[in-house]
Amino acid sequence: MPLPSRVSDLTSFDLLLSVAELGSIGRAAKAHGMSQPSASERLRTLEGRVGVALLERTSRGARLTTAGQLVAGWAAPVLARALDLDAGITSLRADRHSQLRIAASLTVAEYLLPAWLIALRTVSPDTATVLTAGNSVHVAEQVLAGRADLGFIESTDVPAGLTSRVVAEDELVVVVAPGHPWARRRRVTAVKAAATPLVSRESGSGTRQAWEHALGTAGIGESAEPLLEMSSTTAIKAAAIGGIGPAVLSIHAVRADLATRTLVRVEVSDLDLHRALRAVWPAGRTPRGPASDLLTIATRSVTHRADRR
Amino acid sequence: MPLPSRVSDLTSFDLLLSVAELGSIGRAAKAHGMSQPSASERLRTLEGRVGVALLERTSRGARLTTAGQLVAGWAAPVLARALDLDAGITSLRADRHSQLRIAASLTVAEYLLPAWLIALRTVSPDTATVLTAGNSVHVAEQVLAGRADLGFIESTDVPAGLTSRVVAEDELVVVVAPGHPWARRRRVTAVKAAATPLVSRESGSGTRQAWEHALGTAGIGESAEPLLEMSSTTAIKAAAIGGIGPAVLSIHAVRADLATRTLVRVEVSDLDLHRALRAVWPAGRTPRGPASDLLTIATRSVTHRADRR
DNA sequence: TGGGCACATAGGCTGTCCCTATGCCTCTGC
DNA sequence: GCAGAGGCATAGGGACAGCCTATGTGCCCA
Repeated sequence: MPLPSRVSDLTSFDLLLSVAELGSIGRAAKAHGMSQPSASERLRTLEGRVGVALLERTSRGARLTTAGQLVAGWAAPVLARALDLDAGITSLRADRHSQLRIAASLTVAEYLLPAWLIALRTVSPDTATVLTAGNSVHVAEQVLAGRADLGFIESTDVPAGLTSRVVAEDELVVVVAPGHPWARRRRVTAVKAAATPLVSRESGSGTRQAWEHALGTAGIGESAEPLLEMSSTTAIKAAAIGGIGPAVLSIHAVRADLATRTLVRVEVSDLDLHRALRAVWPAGRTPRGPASDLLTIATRSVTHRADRR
Repeated sequence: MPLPSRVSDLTSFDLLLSVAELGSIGRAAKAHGMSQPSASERLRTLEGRVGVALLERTSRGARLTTAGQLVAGWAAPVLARALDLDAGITSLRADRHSQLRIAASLTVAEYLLPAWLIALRTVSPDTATVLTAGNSVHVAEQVLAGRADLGFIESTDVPAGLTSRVVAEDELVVVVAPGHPWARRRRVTAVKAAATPLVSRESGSGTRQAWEHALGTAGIGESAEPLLEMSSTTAIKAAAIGGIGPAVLSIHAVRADLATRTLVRVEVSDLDLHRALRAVWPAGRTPRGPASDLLTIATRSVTHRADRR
């Protein structure tokens, strides 16, 4: 399912938002470092692609039409996610000496870090960060060896020599398409869930291990072979949405789909699928500078969630 | 704040996700209707922009590296929002005869319709839709005149001649930046909120009217002049995040910001800021065909939310 | 050891995008 | 009433990115 080409170039939409904010095409052009005619033409071709007028041009500037407001409203989340993506990419680049080295588990790196990094950038804009992702053991190694200033892990037991603080919570959830039989009751027993073939990550992944560990803790030694093993979260979601079968994923991965009811959550009785996500650093070496800032930002999220529940 | 060019072209990221799903560059290329060398080069330049290897190339296909999984994970939400945007744009095009004509208030059109339209497309892929956005009076007119098959409004009183059903709920919320004094208490009185200059939409907008109406109902006749009037939701959020002052917006507009604590919600005592969002159609003319499908999809969301609270 | 599969490289072309220069319109101030 | 400034549109030309076909290279397997 390739992306429609109409929306594949974000620059024009970004320009549209700038026009909305600044009130004129010329000022928007300047804000984007391009000439006014270029911006004018881009917006014109954008209108051509959309098929309706987005701007009301006057001799004193330009305003959005109603359609323009809608398009701008739809484009804003795309650009916001794109900023997250950019923040993540920036942190992956290892080509410059960084002031802040982060090691994180995949769940934290994928779902929480981009927003933290953007927040960090507003606090200390000049901090360059480098992110290394791996499982909890790998993260602990990096931090203990001094190759990372701050680590984020998702295991319940903190490795020796590290001090930790809970910054967020993860939870595995079972989800099905709205038309699936389980979607009606919204609850299954742990035994039944274990006996049902699920769509899941490949064996050895953190998610898969956590699922099997939770079943083991509940006294269920054996579980059914997966219905389908896929290596990307997106592919698993697509399979579940397509009705292939129930899937098990991190709640962070399906939050948006639950909100729009693209997927439905199914509670699993008698099964504890929660995991604390912790920041870790060498014992006795309290984080300072940017690492301290990031820790503060990350900690904000947990106090927030605690308040709201 | 222009978008970094690194992330402005979504095609390459879409291609990366296809590689993750299909397991080879060649198959991903075919899925996107391009030649294998083109895809190969695109991915290579993408890796260059990111700065690290994203793919592990073997003679039997290609797999994502750890960094590749991260980038794919960050890119997926961008593409999902882009699909929403595309669905919205498609519904704005009036160039083909449509089977389903929708009239909707700005709030519904901006925050709820894209997801509904995507869901509708999976139910009946051949349904073409045309969307007209306007205020509640305008929507009612369209539906009554037979120029729209289904309408969505946000007023409490249903215009004569129309049957309605509640499909979702809107709520105005006051938000501030995390550093703002109000962020600590998370609660202000209605009198104090009314007396404080806020960042808001321009006079005459639905949001502004609803805010003033709620104050009036609470017996507060007069409110302070706005601190700043802006014409786009995004601009208002940017102002609030920047610490200019408290802003009042639809909860749908700030949901993501509340989740990441970019903004903090402040409850306003003794003020009812809820509004039901209703679907409307001509009395006695029960929606059929695609209109009925859309109504079903829209109604799903309200039962869902009711369950979760 | 050859064939098939998958990715990489080479060369050439097309199209897009951007820039500078200029024109037209409107509003404003004298 | 007129001149100037601000804002958008148009014209023309040049640079670069992206795509395609054809071909090369490495690996696996029969």
